[in-house]
Amino acid sequence: MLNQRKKEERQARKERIIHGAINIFKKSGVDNATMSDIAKESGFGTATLYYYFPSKEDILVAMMERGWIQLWESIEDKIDEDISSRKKFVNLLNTMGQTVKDNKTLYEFLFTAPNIIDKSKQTWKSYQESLYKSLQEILEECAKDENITNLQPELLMKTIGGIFHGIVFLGYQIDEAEFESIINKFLKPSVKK
Amino acid sequence: MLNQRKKEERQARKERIIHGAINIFKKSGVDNATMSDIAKESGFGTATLYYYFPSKEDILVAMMERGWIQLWESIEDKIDEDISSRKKFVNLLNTMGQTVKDNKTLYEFLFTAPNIIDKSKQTWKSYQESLYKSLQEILEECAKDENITNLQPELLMKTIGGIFHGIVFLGYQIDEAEFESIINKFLKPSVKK
DNA sequence: CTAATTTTCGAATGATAATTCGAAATTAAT
DNA sequence: ATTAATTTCGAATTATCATTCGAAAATTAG
Repeated sequence: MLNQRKKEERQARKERIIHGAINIFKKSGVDNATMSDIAKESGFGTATLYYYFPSKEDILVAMMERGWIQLWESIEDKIDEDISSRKKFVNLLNTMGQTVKDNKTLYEFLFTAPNIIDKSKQTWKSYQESLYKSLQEILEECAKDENITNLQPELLMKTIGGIFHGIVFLGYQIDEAEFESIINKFLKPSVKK
Repeated sequence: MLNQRKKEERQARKERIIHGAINIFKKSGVDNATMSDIAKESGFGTATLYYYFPSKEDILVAMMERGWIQLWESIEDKIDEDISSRKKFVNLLNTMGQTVKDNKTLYEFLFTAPNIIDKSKQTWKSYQESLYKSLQEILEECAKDENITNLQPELLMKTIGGIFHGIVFLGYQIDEAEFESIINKFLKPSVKK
């Protein structure tokens, strides 16, 4: 009992539920989504959801994790590409921006969830941190490469974080050129005057 | 009946309720705030709230309006000050940043409410728009004054909007110097090279 | 095939909280 | 002081879910 196939099927059903939850949130907004909506959308009876998740909150948590993993995976490969760190940085931002834009509802959660979910359940924090760290590293590499003296990494990261919020909450449209433009403002080499 | 004093008292009681609502939201978070909490906090019986507001949602709406008005009023005077438009712009941002930071809970609503409240009730939109327009104007004046050719007003406004989101949702600390620093990146005069 | 196990679900249950009721208290008007 | 209008509120009343129950399908194992 509980062989590999079984495990996988179970996992797949969980995925299906999470997916349904996202759809429902998209349709009815977060506050009005009920378990029975989610159940119907994902093709199960209401009670069945509780066979796979202990509570509604746990579905949310699973959703978060999924989102951060997805964001991480969308850039994972590109982190080790062999191009200038500046190009890489812009490229990563743009990729992430795309991912976020394509899943606004999902990321609306990711960006506000910390406020509504119990701290002890925030298991996705680790993904979030390693993502952040990677970006910081590339940024610093970039500063070194280009001999930047007056870079303010925190400020740039704040700016970027804000932009991402804007994409999700305010519907900002940002393309690669604009990302690049922002980076340029911060990273213009300061060698020759 | 319904003389001026009466009207004012009634209005004052409404204010008191809104104020109580804000406090409760701050304390218990948005989701857990109940009408009876709000009633107790503002010193009325639960049923009395319904004498002043038709529904819970209407309290929220009143709160929004209050927030936008407050934001507008916090900068209103400074808009016509006789200083360089660049200084003015930074000054306005900083003032607004302060206001927002001091009322995070309130502005957390203002910035996300569009998603949860019925469109037809979004009466505060006009304040929002005139605020935005004022900022844009000052920005353009600034560009003219300083002979900026490559200003991207939308991008800057997006950046700023994002930063404000960051202040509220991510707890960013931004001081006047940092606002200035951001503006400088966008507004460095481009005359002599 | 029969028994064990896993999975499913409609129908309770229980909790919470928005809203309404009906009457009382307060205040204003004559 | 009596009547009329305004304001207040605790106690119902509803409505809405999240969660649990108990039993039934469906699947797997022997």
